[in-house]
Amino acid sequence: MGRRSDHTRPQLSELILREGQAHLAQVGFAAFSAREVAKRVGYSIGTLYNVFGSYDGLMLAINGRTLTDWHDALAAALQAAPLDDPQARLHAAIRAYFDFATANRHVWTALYDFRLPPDAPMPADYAAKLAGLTGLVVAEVAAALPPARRDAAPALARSLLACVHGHCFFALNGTFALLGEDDPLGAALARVAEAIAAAQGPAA
Amino acid sequence: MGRRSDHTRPQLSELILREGQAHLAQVGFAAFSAREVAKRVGYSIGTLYNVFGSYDGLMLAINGRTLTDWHDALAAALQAAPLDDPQARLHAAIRAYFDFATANRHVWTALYDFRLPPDAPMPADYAAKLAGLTGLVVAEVAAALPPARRDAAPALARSLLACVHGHCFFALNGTFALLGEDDPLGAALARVAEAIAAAQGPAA
DNA sequence: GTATCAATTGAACGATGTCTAATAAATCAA
DNA sequence: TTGATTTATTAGACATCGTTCAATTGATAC
Repeated sequence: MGRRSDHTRPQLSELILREGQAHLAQVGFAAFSAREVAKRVGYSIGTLYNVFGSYDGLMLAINGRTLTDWHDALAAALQAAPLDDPQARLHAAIRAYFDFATANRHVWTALYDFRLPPDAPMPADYAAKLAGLTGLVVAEVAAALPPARRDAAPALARSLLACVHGHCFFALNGTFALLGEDDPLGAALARVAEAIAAAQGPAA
Repeated sequence: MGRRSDHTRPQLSELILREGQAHLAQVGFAAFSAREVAKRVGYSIGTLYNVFGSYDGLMLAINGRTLTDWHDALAAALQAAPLDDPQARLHAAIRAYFDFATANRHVWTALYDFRLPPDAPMPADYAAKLAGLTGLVVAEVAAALPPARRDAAPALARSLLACVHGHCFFALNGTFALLGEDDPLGAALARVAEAIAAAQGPAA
């Protein structure tokens, strides 16, 4: 065949990305296959390689799209949160974090299941998306700190991100269920509240 | 061939487990292959299936062994910690947590990269090992709490475990490096210290 | 209308997990 | 000791995977 006019290159890329993410959402990372994505979009496997270069390239692009979706979900939740209550905004962000991961378990999990080969450098645009996502949290953490301690926000935000990630990860992979924990989100919120409270008062 | 007397069944199981874990440590979960393990032990792939039933069975057994190794490392670190300083013991445990993960990145990462099919139940002995590992931490958290709050230890321990896991995970997968964090262990210790401190005083 | 070019294809390759019939070795019977 | 039975082990077949590439097809330019 060779349908050069069915889709432009950007259209084709978008189509593959959409179907790829949908396939990932359905079967999960372990069962994900580039060939299956090719079937879904009705192009041959070779065309997938023309557009994304490799399996890793495709997975990276799908994960990049997931990062964008996640960022948008967080931003939307923050837009709906009260401007004058930093604590409430932070909690809203964490709730949105959990909500996105829960509602999109497979694509969210794939963000961490997939790793490119040890030598391969992370594409700049992917790193930028990750930084952007982090930036949202840094801003909210900074707003929750007294002005004199705002410079500690980036480090604290990174740490709280890791803490929340751990809770979310254990919630989704069944560790918490196994250990009898039935309110992972509540636990994460409690830890974050303690850390923010600790950063209000003491050290110079 | 058919070397029925080269190894007894337990010996063969131990041999496969040892070489399997070594292979996993060398190539990582993504490149791990049961066939390669068969080559390493000098038996055919079929024999591997006789002993462990499936790829999943083999991975589960290897991860079980890793859990045991990890538990032993934590227990050893706790044995070397001062008996009368709960805070120091907790910090020693967290340090041991990081040390094990760092020194055994591939096998530690495989604990979370591998997941059995959604319907398959977790084997009881695997769940027991996980619970045992958690139990170590629960005991130390309990010791760090005032007697009146000891009943909160299990829930707090689960949460702190998740928090530490998140920091360790981000440290090993490069997220922290990307975000400019150069002391993941320090951050984890700080969060745990804050949580323990918060549990000393306030609520009834 | 023909030649050039680029996109698309599908067959081929090696490797993987999984299964099964054939084979070898060990055990037991006579 | 010999023969029959059981059991461990093997090698091959199968479907699928990521990857590559020569051939083909459609569009474009002359």
